Amino acid sequence: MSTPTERVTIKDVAAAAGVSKGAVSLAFNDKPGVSEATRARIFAAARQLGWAPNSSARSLSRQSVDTIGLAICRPARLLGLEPFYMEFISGIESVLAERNCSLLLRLVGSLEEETRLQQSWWRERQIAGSILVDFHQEDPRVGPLRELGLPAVAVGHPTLTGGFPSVWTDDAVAVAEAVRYLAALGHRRIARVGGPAGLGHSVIRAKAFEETMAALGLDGRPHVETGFSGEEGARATRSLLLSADRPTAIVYDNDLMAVAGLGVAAEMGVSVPDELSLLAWDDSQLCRLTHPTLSAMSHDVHGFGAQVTRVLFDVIAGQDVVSRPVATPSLVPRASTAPPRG
Amino acid sequence: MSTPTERVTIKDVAAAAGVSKGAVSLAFNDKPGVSEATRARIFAAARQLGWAPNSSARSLSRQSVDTIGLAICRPARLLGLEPFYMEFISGIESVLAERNCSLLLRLVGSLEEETRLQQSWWRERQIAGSILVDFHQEDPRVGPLRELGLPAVAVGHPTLTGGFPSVWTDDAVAVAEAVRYLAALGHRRIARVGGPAGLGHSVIRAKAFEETMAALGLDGRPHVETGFSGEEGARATRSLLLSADRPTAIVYDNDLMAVAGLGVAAEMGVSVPDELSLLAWDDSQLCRLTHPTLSAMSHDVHGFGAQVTRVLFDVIAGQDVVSRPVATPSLVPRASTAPPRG
DNA sequence: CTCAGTAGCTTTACCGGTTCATGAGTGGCT
DNA sequence: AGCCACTCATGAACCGGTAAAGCTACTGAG
Repeated sequence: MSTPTERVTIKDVAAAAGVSKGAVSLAFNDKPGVSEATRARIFAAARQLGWAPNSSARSLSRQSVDTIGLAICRPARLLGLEPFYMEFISGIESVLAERNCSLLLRLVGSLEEETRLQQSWWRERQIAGSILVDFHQEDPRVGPLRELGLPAVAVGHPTLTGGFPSVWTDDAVAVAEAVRYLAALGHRRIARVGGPAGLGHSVIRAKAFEETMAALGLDGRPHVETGFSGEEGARATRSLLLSADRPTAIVYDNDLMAVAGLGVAAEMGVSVPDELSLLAWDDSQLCRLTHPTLSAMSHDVHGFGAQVTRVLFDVIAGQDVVSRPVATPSLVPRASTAPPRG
Repeated sequence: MSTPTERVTIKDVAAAAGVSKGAVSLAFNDKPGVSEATRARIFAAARQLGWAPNSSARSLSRQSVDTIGLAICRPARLLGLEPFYMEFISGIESVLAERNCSLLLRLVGSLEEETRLQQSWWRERQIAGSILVDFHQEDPRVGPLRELGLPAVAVGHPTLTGGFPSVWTDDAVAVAEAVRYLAALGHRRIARVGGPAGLGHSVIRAKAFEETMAALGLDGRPHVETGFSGEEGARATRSLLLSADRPTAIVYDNDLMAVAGLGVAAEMGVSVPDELSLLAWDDSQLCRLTHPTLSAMSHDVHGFGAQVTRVLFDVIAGQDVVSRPVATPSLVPRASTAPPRG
């Protein structure tokens, strides 16, 4: 594709500095074997010629690459809206930047497509490893990618990630906290608007929700499973609010759907938090912009991304890595939750 | 970094298929010189061994790479919130996927850092070209990167992009449409909440706003320049609504700030659209989730990203590319705009 | 029957780095 | 003086592909 006009190589730098290319390589890699004086001459020549080592040649020779992969499988329209991913990516980047590595990003349409992509990436030695996200139950990526030997870290509960070292947030505990908080406020009819049924963490949260409700002796109101988009959140909310014996509190699986829920409540003249309490998952700025502001289960997504990336580097380095949770999301109460009226 | 356990190379495939590695290369690159039978044997062997050509070796030999770069210089927290970028990226990806290329993404803290990054990327031959975004007036990247000879496409009005081929939306026309629309509804006091003063398109929009207002003989109400975050949008809105002779309509520079503005109006008991009309720029799903829904200047961000990428490929291919606008954002009226009351 | 042309494959020379065995020069120690 | 150790530098081999030239056996025309 690219055909640069003038190509400076290590040979040119070596010639300019009056040394062999081996010496230039040693100098640029901070290895012993060149005197300070020579080293300085080499750097001067390189700077003058605007040379930097060709990364392909270096990778080939070193048998290593400094890129890691991330494939995200969600409809694009949705991705833009969910603050989660960009924040997560920025966390990844913060660690990559320290090590002068790069992120190869790809949006894919299905898990099968992702599997094929990861296979190519790995076989072609384009990446040193991958971060795998959005695990489903019986995730079809697990088998092929484990067999492939791809160094990877999974984002998700170990029960989902099929043997890949994983980093996760303890959603079950957080869900329980959310439900108990609402119950403590006096809510008896609590509903939940969850993510897609197949998605692993939705399942975990759904289970935790049911169990906590049961433990509290509360109405095991059927919770709606939907997508992650705001429109779906709106629809689910409308349906909940129209039901006989409607809930006095709703827990959402992301912040976007909660915002949508707030819109629906306003549209239907249901006052928040007087008649209805709303609680979001993932606490982005969005939650502070609405009126009323949204109570949320908050966690440090940036730090999450960073942590995952650090673990990936351990995996790549061949260390034996144990799966571990990061900090559990914690409740940030704002104006959208209150005791039910009456 | 990565040190795969078992490494299959073209040699192994050649041996397994009983041919030379040259033949394997020919087969895999769809070149003449191998019979159908041999080609089949080669593919069978490759599939069996799970081989794919090493991308470093290929790049080195071909003197080309199939990766393009994108560096984004905005605070991470903000990036997550603005649907624009993910949508833009998904547009880029749609074109890259067709050509089996990849996107190298990096979030940077300053334009200087971006300049250095692009220089490394290009000198190290990591990328075939770059997409440059968020141009400032007198953008410091232009000089060094032009000198570098980096193949790049700029996103922004040609007056800003200093000689780089560019793709842009005609914001001036769109701003004029927005203002004239509000004026036609009967608004006389129209305010604007813009992005950061240094950012090129903010400047263009600000100028167009003033000119259109003047042309309509309307109050050239000072418009607020701020950041892009919702909090800043909220602050700006509060300040506007508290001013004596407060505006009856506000135009925002993105959708997030408009959402924040809506929250502030609710908080202050100002009814939208009765007492105040709000108009957003960039029309994501967010605008349809609020109550009332937000009128917006809408454009096809996904298509924008795709178009930019196509142009970049032309640039990389050495074609003479002319800067060209994509479709002008157009007004989508929703519930947040109406004639001013009384 | 000879010879040009060609399909099909092999050989070989790169691409631009890294690495390692080798060697030249210097100084210290016995 | 002889030997060793050490520093600084070189040259060649190698990484895993691609590309162009070279070789061989077969085909068909004259």
